[in-house]
Amino acid sequence: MSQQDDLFKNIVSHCKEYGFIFPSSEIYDGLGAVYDYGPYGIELKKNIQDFWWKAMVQLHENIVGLDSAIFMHPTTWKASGHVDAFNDPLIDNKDSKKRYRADVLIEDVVEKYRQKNDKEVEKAQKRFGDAFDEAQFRATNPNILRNQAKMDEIETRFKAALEAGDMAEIKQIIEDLEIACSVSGTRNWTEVRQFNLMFSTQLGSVADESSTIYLRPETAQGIFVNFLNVLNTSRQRIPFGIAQVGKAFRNEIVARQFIFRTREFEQMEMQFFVRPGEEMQWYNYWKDSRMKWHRALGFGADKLRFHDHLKTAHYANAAVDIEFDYPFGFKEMEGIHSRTDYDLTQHEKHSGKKLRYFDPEINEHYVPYVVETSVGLNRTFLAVLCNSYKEETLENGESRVVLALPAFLAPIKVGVLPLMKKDGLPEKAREVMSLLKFDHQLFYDEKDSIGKRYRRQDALGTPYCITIDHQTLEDNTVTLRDRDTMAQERVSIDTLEAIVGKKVGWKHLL
RNA sequence: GCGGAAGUAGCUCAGCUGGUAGAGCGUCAGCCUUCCAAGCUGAAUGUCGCGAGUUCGAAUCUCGUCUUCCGCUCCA
Repeated sequence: MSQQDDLFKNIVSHCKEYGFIFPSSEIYDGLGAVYDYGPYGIELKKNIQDFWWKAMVQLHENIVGLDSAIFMHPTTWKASGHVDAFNDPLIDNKDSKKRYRADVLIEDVVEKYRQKNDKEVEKAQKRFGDAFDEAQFRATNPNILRNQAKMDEIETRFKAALEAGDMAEIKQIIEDLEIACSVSGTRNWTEVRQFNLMFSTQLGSVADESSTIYLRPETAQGIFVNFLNVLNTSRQRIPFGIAQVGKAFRNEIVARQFIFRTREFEQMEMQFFVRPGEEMQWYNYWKDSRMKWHRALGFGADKLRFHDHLKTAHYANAAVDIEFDYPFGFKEMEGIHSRTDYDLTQHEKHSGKKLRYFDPEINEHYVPYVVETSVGLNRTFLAVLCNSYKEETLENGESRVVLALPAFLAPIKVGVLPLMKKDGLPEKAREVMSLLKFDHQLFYDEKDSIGKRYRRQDALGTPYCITIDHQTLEDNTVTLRDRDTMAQERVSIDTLEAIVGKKVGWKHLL
């Protein structure tokens, strides 16, 4: 574990030292869990984003793009459920110092009653055998009815308290239910405090005329509210998808682990609209398709896994995560959800607009079902970094730090290096630059020994270096050095465009 | 929010019982050099996280505060 910690520390240091990621506002001591992307970080992030966009939009005739605003009408978040669900009432046990979600504590009690009832049903089933009618049993058994009444009472009371925002009442419920902390075993609780995970701000500059609006906590809703606009203008027919990359904001209680969990983050989302009843087939399709995409980023099979959600969110009927094996363990990188017609139906209710599709094949109107793929750009960035950062020991005993990035993701594609900065070699190198610079991000370097320059490019993840030497002046050939094998081949300058273009392309990956 | 650890150059860190701020690597300039962090010369870079206190004198002692990391808590 400590070795993993060290590795992760080194990756974080490497990010800062080589211009990938800086702590935000660092001259003012930084801002907690906010990061800026430096010269090479932005290139890498952009390349990951482009690769996603191409894989989704460019390679699918039936997926179109969108860039919706971060600010949205406040009712959006009522409709989506975020105003309710993103408000967590928290409570601390004073003895164990453990913090709990008050709603989870209360729901655990409800769950216990539910389990009791299930046991009753099980027992009865054994007793009655095939003749057993579960529905009838549940409707008549006095034990079950008593428990059910208890559950209903708790839930009704809790719901009312939540809606009224009555934190004192929620604490009272916890006390009345005699809930104890599982660690200390005591019932010595603090007051219940409300945490809103959405950032709010004012729209309108005059305070009393302004209204509270939220920074979007997910990009998905921008897609749903534009469903009709896109449908009416893109000539798409179901099944089709809308893709979007953008920032989202969540006021996490704890933001940790470098760029893994931050309060401001970037999502790459695609909402795929399908005929009701066909959602599971598409859910499975996207599960496979998205896993292939992650594999194309160079992640080995052992680094990725699916993690099924046992308990799905309020909007979904199936959910799975694609997890990556970060130095701090397997963690979610992407979520794939079957969101049913929840979102569109909610927006219908709140907006009064019909969000339907007329399906000419079956001659029916319906609210489409939605399969969502939502991947964290920053999390993917971190995974790519963790996967490619290597501290190698070479045959001669020296060590080198190399970012073994897939070539198509590398911030710099080619380092152009004159062997020496005299004899016309720099001039010749500039010629090579002008040949390649329209297609690729290049880096010119003539300082220090050639070995040192190679190592500098290794640390940035540059997959290829072109070295111009004296022979170049004679026969117009250069050496092309491979980052991973450190092997060199001599090629003609005339063939460079084709060779490099092929090596850093992504055509063969998907 | 709780507990633990840490904040000194771009990075990694040293700096004793208080006495003018250091190393390695990196960066920059020059010399040398015909392919994997070579060598030589020179240079830049620090309110020692911040603020108070003790003291003739604080990177060092005391208190406060901020930030980061680890664990807990939370996580659509």
